[in-house]
Amino acid sequence: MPELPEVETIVRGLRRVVPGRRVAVARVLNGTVVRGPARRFTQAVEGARIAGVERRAKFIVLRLDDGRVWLSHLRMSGKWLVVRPRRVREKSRGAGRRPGAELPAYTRAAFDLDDGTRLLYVDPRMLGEMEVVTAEAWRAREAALGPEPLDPAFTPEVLDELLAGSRRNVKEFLLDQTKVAGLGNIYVAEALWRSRISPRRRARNVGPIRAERLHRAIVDVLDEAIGRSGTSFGSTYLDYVGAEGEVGEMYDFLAVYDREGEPCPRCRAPIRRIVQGQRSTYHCPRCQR
DNA sequence: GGTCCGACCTGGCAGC
DNA sequence: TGCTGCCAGGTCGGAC
Repeated sequence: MPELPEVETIVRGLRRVVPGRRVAVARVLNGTVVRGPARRFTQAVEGARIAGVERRAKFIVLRLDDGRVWLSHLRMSGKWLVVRPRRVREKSRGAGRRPGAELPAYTRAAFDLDDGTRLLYVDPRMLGEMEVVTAEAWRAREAALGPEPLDPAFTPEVLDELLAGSRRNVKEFLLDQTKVAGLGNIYVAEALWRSRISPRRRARNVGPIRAERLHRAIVDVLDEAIGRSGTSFGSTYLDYVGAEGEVGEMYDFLAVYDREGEPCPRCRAPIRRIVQGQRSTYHCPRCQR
């Protein structure tokens, strides 16, 4: 679910409440959402003070003041929710004695901060993962990721060079986090549509002119999606919401993703869904070449 | 080293 | 109405 804009929206929400706060109590309700033993994880975060919150690719990076790094990856259905102190007290009162009864469905971990704020990690599919690592370990992991698409160092020339080295199709290439970090199925489809590039085109055949268009499209669609707080599908609790429960508004502005059969907003040909790398790809067969 | 594919886990939904 | 099978926004590890 969450791609760069959704993770960025959650990080901005967390940044409003988390920096400077200490984790008073950590509870892991389902061990599969932490890497390694749950007990080891709760011991690692309890008592730790959070110095800052950042995003790298689709990782939420909580910097602890002793230099360690608390990483969270949401995968398909993970989300972080902030519950303000007053709401925590109300929920706890109403919950009676049953532990965890005050928590929303599919809450996999809960963290009480020293000011009474509660952070909830909610993940119906339980594919998300979090862990605490050393600064060196995080640097090594981070080094394997591709450039950040919204970083000034990510230029059309850089993208062109990366594309030229790959025989894969451009759609699957852009999903590879070691090539360009943070893109997922939705925004790759949109960026390829905006730049009129077929998802089937081989990466090395994109060339510098199309690469420049693609670069512009990637930056524009990500900027726009962040401005609209990401994409929510308006379906269920599987859906993405921001840290304060806000719904992303980008869905109404998607041109091709999840629009099979609808007319292309540019040429009116029906949008087609194909499968690439076991994933759905939406594109306009007429104006994407 | 690059690429491809299955597995991970669960809920939603279409089709029967 | 209830069951079955497919699909889902991501990533990793193993095989080639």
